[in-house]
Amino acid sequence: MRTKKQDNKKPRDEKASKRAARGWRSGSAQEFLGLSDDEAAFIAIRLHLAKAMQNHRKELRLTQAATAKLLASSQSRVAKMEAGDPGVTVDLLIRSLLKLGASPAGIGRALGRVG
Amino acid sequence: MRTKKQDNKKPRDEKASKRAARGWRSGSAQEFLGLSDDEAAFIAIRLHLAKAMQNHRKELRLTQAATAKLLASSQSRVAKMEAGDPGVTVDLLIRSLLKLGASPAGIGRALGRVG
DNA sequence: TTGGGTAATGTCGAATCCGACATATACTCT
DNA sequence: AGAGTATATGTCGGATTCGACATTACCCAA
Repeated sequence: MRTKKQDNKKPRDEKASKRAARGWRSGSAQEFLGLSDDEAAFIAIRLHLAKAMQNHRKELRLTQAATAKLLASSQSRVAKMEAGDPGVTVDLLIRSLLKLGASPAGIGRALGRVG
Repeated sequence: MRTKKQDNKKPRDEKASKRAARGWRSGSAQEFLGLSDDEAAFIAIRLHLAKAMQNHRKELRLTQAATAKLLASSQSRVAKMEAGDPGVTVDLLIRSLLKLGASPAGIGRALGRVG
């Protein structure tokens, strides 16, 4: 499944001569794992939200266990969330961030930093 | 029910008088359904991404069936995505938007409008 | 070194979600 | 009216994810 769109909306000086191998050095994880651009972007989103999750927790000065209690979850799951574990959905990350007091706009801002 | 946004006025400064019942008129869906603020915010996020999904598809001038093919999914699921069906995760919406060519930043901007 | 507090990793049953299919509704055209 | 196309709704089996528990790895003070 190749991406059938070379529709690069990049308003930068990207020329899109070939494809967007740009922004990824040769030998990147994306290339090595054979990820398409959108798959890579999704993983990046998960990682950014994971980091946001950790930052938020630390600002509140909570342990993972205490956080788990607030979220009605478990310490191990909180650890996996912060690690950006593949078995954790973006869904869960967003719900958790909201419960910790983050705003939708703040989450949106975090996504703006992806890429 | 066209849940537009009845939130017209931004409550600029929360006095935190107990909690924010602010921004929701009495008799709101949130109140009626007994949703907490974060649950309501999450639903709002799903609805916004659902709308973004539909806008994106229409800009590409695709039918739901054609879109389903691009997403390796089915027409019925695309319909549910655009309807913001509770059985559709934000996860799926984001993945689908990315496959349709949306950028993480663009998605983040959509979240910025939630609230 | 031991001990207590914190975080990471692995696994499992139960809950949830997804794609698929069937069907229903809606809106054109002729 | 009927045929054709597009979208909505309902359901189901299989896949994925969840919270929970157990275990392990760290860190730092006593």
